[in-house]
Amino acid sequence: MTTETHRDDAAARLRAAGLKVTAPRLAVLDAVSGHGHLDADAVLARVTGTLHGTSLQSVYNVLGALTDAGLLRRIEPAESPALYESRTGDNHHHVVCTRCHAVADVDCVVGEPPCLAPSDAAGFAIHTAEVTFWGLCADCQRELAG
Amino acid sequence: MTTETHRDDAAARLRAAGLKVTAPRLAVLDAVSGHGHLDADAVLARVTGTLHGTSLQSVYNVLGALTDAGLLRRIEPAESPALYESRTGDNHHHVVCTRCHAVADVDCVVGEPPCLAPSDAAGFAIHTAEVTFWGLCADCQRELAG
DNA sequence: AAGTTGTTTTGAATCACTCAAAACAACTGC
DNA sequence: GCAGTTGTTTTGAGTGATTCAAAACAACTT
Repeated sequence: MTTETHRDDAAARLRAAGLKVTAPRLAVLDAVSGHGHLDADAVLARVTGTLHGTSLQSVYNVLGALTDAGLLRRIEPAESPALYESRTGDNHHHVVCTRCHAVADVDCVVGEPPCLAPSDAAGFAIHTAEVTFWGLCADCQRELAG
Repeated sequence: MTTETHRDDAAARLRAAGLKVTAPRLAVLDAVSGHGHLDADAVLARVTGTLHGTSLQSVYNVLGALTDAGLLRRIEPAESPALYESRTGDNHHHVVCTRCHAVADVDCVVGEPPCLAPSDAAGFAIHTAEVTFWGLCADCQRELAG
């Protein structure tokens, strides 16, 4: 069964990260995986279906643990609560809609490292470049045009 | 007097933006100008010297008005409160220290527009690219080395 | 100098998130 | 399989940053 396989994978990844395998963790991992960019409330909403008695606090705990372990990535666009996504490892970027705050992934095309090399970094030893694009999402463009 | 001139400039810029010229606004504008990247508390601290009876709330109001008017720019790096700077108009970027949260300006060198042109923007009509570099500031490098 | 409208002040409220202690459940070794 | 240990979850309260709202006030207009 695909679902079974997924759960096993998730369990294995938790274990590999040195984390105990628990129902809340499997549920959160599943809720975030393949569902874009979710804030803590959205994760709770998706999780309360399969898990009962969960609280926002637990979701925060789990999200924190999974993020620290590198199984999830946290982004914090201006004017939005923290969002979590399952795509980790590659340092991809994001587009945020200035009207509805929708978020989408963006692959940094233009020769990857260029952005990573500012000429004058004011003496900083830089290790990451984070790029956030701002614009109107397709839906909002339509609504404003129509 | 230079100070006089500064104040007149500030007043003119407020008027040009359609804003009334008030003591709190002149004070906040002066506090932020040429003093890097300040959060609301820091602005209040710098302002309470010259202005008495001010509150954090007023500072928030003024910062909001000045930002909306384009006289200040607001940045919101992850894990920091909102920061305000007087350098507006050019879309420069920032380096943030992962250890002490110090912030410095960075001019986007590498041919400006490259970052502004992601191949696949998921249907978004992009109008801004925001780049945040993360690394260790000079002071923190020293402290960790020594 | 008076009126109008935008600002500031005061005070309370909200949102997103963290802290802490007690109850609990996974994994370890026997 | 079962007890022990240690990491997790739960419950409840608390904090920091920011916003909301209404009344007092001051800048600009005529």
